[in-house]
Amino acid sequence: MKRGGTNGGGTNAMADHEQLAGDTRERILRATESLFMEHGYSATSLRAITARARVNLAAVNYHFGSKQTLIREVFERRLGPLNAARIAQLDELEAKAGGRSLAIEQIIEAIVAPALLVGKDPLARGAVFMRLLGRAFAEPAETLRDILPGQYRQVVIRFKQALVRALPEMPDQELTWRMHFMFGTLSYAMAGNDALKLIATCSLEGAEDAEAIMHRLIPFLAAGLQAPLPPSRGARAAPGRQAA
Amino acid sequence: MKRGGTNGGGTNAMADHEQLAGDTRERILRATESLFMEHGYSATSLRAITARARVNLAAVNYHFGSKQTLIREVFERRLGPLNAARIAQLDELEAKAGGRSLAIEQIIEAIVAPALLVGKDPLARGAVFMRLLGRAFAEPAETLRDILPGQYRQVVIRFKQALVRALPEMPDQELTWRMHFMFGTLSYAMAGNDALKLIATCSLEGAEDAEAIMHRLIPFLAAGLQAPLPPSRGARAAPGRQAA
DNA sequence: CGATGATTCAAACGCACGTTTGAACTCGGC
DNA sequence: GCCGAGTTCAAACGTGCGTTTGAATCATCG
Repeated sequence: MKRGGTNGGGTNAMADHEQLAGDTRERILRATESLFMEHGYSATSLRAITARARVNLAAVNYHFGSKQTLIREVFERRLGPLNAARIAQLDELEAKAGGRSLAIEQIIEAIVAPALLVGKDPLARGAVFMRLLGRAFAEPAETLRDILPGQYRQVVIRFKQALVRALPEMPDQELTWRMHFMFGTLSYAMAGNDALKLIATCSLEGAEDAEAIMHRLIPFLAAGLQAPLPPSRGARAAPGRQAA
Repeated sequence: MKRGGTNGGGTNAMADHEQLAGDTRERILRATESLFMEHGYSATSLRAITARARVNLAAVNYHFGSKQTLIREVFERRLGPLNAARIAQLDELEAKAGGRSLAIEQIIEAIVAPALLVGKDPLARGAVFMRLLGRAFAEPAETLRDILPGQYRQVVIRFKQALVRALPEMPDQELTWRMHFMFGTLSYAMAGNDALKLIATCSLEGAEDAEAIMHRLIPFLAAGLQAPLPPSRGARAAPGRQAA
């Protein structure tokens, strides 16, 4: 009996008759990705998921234990490899560069390109996940608040290091803000047409081509990160810390 | 009897005994804003709203007809004036400039500053709404898809005009994409600490000071909009203008 | 005061939700 | 040929949802 089982995520010790079991699990995960993308987290029911996956309603609780655990696995199985690839690409770039600092464009590409790879994999339905991920940051649901920070902590730290080295003149606070802005743009761009249609007055050609979007995104972000500093706002009249 | 009434939104013809009635309506609207911000659209129930507003459960359906109409009013009453103010500020800038084209920074400020004004009004609880609005673009709920495009169409058209004039060299497609990126950054920045905390490794000081954020945002966005063009992607081996 | 219309209220409606249950299948190994 | 673990299934559980209802309350005015 499996019944429940907040089994931690790994479950590598699967018997060789995993074909059917794995099939059900996988179908549930894919249906969940699709439906989360279409309707968001809170608005997607287990009944909708199991209907799309053509699986019994109880299968979710049997294989994942709860809806919450299912959600966690949906994000972790994609986000883990994606963020690992980002860090790997940055490591490789820095190794090649020796001691020299990287170009801003290279650093940004190390964030964007791995997402692009995942998004292009038709087998993994990565494009669906990328659009879902863009939405996830705006979801205030508690479940996601547990998952995302843990998945992103290392990536943020690592890229901040690289950017500090590439932009030695930039005050730390300013750089942190600009990284925040950058992730916002990325998140929005990944959410794709859906958010886009909300304000678009005319359809954008090439909206499907993730690679084209990346090559439009990189110069935009690189210029933003390197923008001239704003007039210092700390010096109002007294050296107050930052208060309004 | 009022009972139901998709009364269109205006309802200016309110008798002088509006004190209590208006109080209930207003309390519901404010509670809805707060709860949407905290938990998102789908996860906020009428029971939670009426509990926070300290109002009877049936009051929502009495005053607004349905949850859907309530949501629509929450957005329209704030978004209408906000976007009108944005267009007005842009009109004024262009009138002052005579025939000369505006600076990118001025155009961006005409988008951001009115949001700031709304956000600073403590009476209107504008800050709550601004954060909610940042989230709204990522909500795939059908209700919002009906509301937001209508509210933003004019603003997008108007600012595109101004940006085309300020950046005559920029291809139309490229400019449209960059506007898309810009709205993404804005949306994310407005959502504020909530989205920020998801990836932040350390707390950002000054996160509460919307004006400080604006003055960090404008140079970032202005530089992004004016970034060098990416290598043209139609021609692969052609003499791309800006290659890595 | 008593009539009138607007508003509030407690209670209930039917429905969809996440989860649980226990029986029915599947299938390799004894 | 059946045992038992793994998996699927139909049905039900209790809960909370948006909405409706009809009576109670309130303010206004003839």
